[in-house]
Amino acid sequence: MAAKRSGAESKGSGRRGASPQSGQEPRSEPPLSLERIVATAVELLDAEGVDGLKMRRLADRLGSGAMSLYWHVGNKEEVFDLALDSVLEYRGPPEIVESRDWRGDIVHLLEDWRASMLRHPWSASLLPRRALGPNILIRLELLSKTLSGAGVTDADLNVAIWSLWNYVIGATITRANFDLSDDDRAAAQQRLTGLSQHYPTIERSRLLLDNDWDGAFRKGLDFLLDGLAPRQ
Amino acid sequence: MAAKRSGAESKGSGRRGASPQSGQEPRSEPPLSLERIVATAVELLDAEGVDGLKMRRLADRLGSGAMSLYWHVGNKEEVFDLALDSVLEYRGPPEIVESRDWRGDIVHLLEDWRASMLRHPWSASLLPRRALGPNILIRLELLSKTLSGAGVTDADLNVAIWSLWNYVIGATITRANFDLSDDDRAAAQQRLTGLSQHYPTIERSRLLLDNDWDGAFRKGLDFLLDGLAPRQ
DNA sequence: ATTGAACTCGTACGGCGTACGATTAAATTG
DNA sequence: CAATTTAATCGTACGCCGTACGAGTTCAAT
Repeated sequence: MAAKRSGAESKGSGRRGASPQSGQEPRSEPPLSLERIVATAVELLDAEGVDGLKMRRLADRLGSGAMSLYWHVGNKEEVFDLALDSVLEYRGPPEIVESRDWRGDIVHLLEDWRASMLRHPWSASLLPRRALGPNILIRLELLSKTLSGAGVTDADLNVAIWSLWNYVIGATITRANFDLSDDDRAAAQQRLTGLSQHYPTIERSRLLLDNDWDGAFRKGLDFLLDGLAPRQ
Repeated sequence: MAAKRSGAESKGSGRRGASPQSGQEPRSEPPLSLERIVATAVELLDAEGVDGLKMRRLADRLGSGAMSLYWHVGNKEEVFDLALDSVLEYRGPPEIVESRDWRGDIVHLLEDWRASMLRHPWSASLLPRRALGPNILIRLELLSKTLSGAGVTDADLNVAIWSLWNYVIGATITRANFDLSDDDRAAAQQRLTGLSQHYPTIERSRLLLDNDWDGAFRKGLDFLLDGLAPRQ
């Protein structure tokens, strides 16, 4: 029964490297490892999108056979889970000082979260349908604590967190996908203009042409925070 | 629509049993049509989820061969587009009266939108990555007009619309996916409780156990609307 | 009776995830 | 040292998938 190595990662198992002497190997790829697989999967996802991640292609990039991956990984879904989690890792602020400016802290946390996902546009769509990994839980915990410390009552806390979650997820998924299809944007606007008598208001406000995603995210977030914790 | 024509010459060797619909055949499927294909695709999606929609299975349900679908439809993606659009159709309020209560109107519009998508849990995830169809544009136009009439300035209009869009999309995608995996929820909570020293705040607020999705949606929406158009 | 457009569908192809077992390299044991 | 056990790799094969291709069928208009 080959017990596949699971989650626990042991560092420092560094045998194997002791044989570069045998010069016949034209190319000695480093050995397969979970870390290498996940890192390469992220690269491949970044380059080719969700549909571009195939086990064979991943193996190609790793210089291995396709089936070798299954020693380290249960199945393809697990590759997605691991890649997603690795991308959401939070390198928090180096100094955890008690900030006076809780709003600024929250805005920073959420903008960083969004930026992390936009750096890997496949990640946002994946996040809501997979179980919550540790890295995203860390972010939620920090968010929770900050809100709580800012005076949001326990009764409102969950609503506040989910509202911010919804906002960030919705904004990032939308942005990531619109980003990928500029032509579609243009086509949609074309269609819209042609039918301006049907949609006069959104045509007037040029809703689909507004390119200031970052600014809109920030402004909308400010509105939401105003509602969640009005400054008295 | 799409006229597909490929040169078909008759060679004339007509043998192949089982042809006529004359009396003896009990099966009398109605002929294929776009509407029937789309309606059946929605049924299949509702029953089996996004991954359950296969061209062969769809054809089975329609009592046709798989390739027959391609006369009416360009490819599988188009089936998704059509199914999505059909599900988002807006049966607006029968009377378009000028309501005094613009907030109530907006809440109703958004709750109806969310409900429509939750009735077909595959739809929310699909919406952001496909081009905007007419039905969703109608909803956006109505939303736009109502907000504008409520006093939201043109400068804030796009931000307001996208904020509400983000909120609804994020909330519905999250709800739809969490809904599908109750076991995962329990498992996540289990894991969370086990690690409560790492996530004390979200553990205390029982974030993942809060089941009042509808209430949370409504409350968060109220907060957001408070921020967007504060009642003075 | 003939035609041609509208429609249906059987077959085939390449690509996918992955089960299975053979194979090899490394570590451990005697 | 040899023998054996374990960790890791990978070739082959299977069953599905979307769909290209082109032949077959129906039917209204001639």
